[in-house]
Amino acid sequence: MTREKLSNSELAEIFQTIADLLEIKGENIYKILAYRKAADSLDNLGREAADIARENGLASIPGVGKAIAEKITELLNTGKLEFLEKLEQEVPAGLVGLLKVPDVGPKKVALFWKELGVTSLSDLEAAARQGRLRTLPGMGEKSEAKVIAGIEALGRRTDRMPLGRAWPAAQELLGFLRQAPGVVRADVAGSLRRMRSTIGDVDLIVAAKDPRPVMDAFIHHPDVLRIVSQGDIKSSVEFTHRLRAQLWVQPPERFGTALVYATGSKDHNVRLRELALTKGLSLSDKSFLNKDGSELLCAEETEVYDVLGLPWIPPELREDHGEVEAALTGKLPRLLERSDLRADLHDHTNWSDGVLSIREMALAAKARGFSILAITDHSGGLGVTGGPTIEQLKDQRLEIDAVQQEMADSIRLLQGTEVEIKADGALDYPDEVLAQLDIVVASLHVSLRQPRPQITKRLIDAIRNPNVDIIGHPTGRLIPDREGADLDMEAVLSAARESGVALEINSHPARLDLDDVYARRAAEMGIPLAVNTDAHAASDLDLVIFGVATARRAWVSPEIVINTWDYGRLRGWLDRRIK
DNA sequence: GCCGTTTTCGGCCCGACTGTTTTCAGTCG
Repeated sequence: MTREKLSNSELAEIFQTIADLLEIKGENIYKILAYRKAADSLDNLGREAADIARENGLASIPGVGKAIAEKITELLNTGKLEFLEKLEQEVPAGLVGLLKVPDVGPKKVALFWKELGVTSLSDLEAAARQGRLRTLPGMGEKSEAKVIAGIEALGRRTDRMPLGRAWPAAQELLGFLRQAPGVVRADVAGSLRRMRSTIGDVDLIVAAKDPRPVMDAFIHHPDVLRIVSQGDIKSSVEFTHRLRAQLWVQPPERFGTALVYATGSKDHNVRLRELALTKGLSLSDKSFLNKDGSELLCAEETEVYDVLGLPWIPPELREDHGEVEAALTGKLPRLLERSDLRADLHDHTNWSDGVLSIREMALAAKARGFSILAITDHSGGLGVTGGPTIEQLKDQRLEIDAVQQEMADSIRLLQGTEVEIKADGALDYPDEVLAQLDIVVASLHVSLRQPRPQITKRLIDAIRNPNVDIIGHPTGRLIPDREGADLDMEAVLSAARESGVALEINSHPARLDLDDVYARRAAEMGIPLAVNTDAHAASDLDLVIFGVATARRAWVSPEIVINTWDYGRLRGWLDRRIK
């Protein structure tokens, strides 16, 4: 029997569990951090660890040394890890779940376990409700109440919220805060500013001489459900609709260091502080501190990086995924920007499940600065969307021609399709029909749970079809509900490189597919990328900022994004196909 | 446990907030 090798995310999860267990056990914190760093590296590799292991390259993964490489090898070969099994005999695995309770960390978990025999969430809740926690050293009635509140919060807490929901909520809050007395400026920070696909808490930061009236306004916002913590310069609240937000306030002359600090990531900040130390400085959210105790204030982020001898690093890169090294050696990429995009190459109209006519879509795209628009309605076979039949494609072409004539040179329209890759691997229109279209996006929507070899072959067959230009939302993931298909991504990427087919970064915040990790890998391999909105309505075109953000997180430069090309170059690329 | 054009051993960031404490530990980011 052949066993499927563990995936990177499964390996990462195992190492996070090891770190959790070691933390409860009270191990050396740096050993724990080493396991977490290795887990993060695995999650952001873009290649299967199994493939790297075959090349004996595990130790080249950042944060993976001899000991962890051996553990990865053992896990890949046997599916088990003796080290973890021994650890679980010392520390009950159920304790890991307790760490999810807010305000409960490894020290308290160890305390509850050793003193009260608590090994599960229900044990903990029972002990708290029976008033047994308050008897423990360092615990009191308030701490006990906090544990109960934390368990309740866990029950109603959703997972991290999608970027597309956090972003508009944050914009509203910023507008609110800018009305508060004495606010000089207000910005988003944290994972939202880094544009991660999902957001935990919304982090906000304000510059104001006197923090008190701002904090006051924040915690008295009409939608605040409860105040999680409240201080002079930092407060945290839970809003209705399960949104949680955190606010920092610093005087304007310290805004630069504060914004860097609040933006993170934590790992990026650690790298910056290490760098500061080599220059005899200590970096905090307030300032740089010289050894003689004198302060160096930074009102702008650029000043912070300048002191460290670095160019300003875009927030999307601040994950400690090589950006500090790149900045040190002058190798930061020129990242894609919204203004680089001329084309949107994946759009729907009322010819399938979109709400606007071709003319209305063209006007909406033009109004947003696009000069090229591809009409790519679903192929007729994807039942629910009511796309055009082969016959109707001819009528659609006539309508596109008419709109093109009306709008003249202000926008170039392409007739395309989002052709369904059917469950059996065939495309939903015959090749001779596809060959007559200007552009072909091929996508998976059905039978996404096929076994890896089958669905991988299905996608690769589409990639190798000479009529296909772009693979739309390649994995089919939906945030937060659905994992992507179980694809052999290395094989998919290799096929795309061979065929010169572009892979999409779908901008819809429920997709962001390719994600930042695979988009980075694809870009490294020189595969063309397409940043598209997949718009079904005018306002969907505005979602392009999330696709651009994902590309930026993937270190993508404009040259490799086909949407940045002028019409002549794009047309030439599309015509490279044998028709 | 990882890592090294200052190191193969000895480092590995920093502070706010809370609650339980009379000076600090735990949690969080």
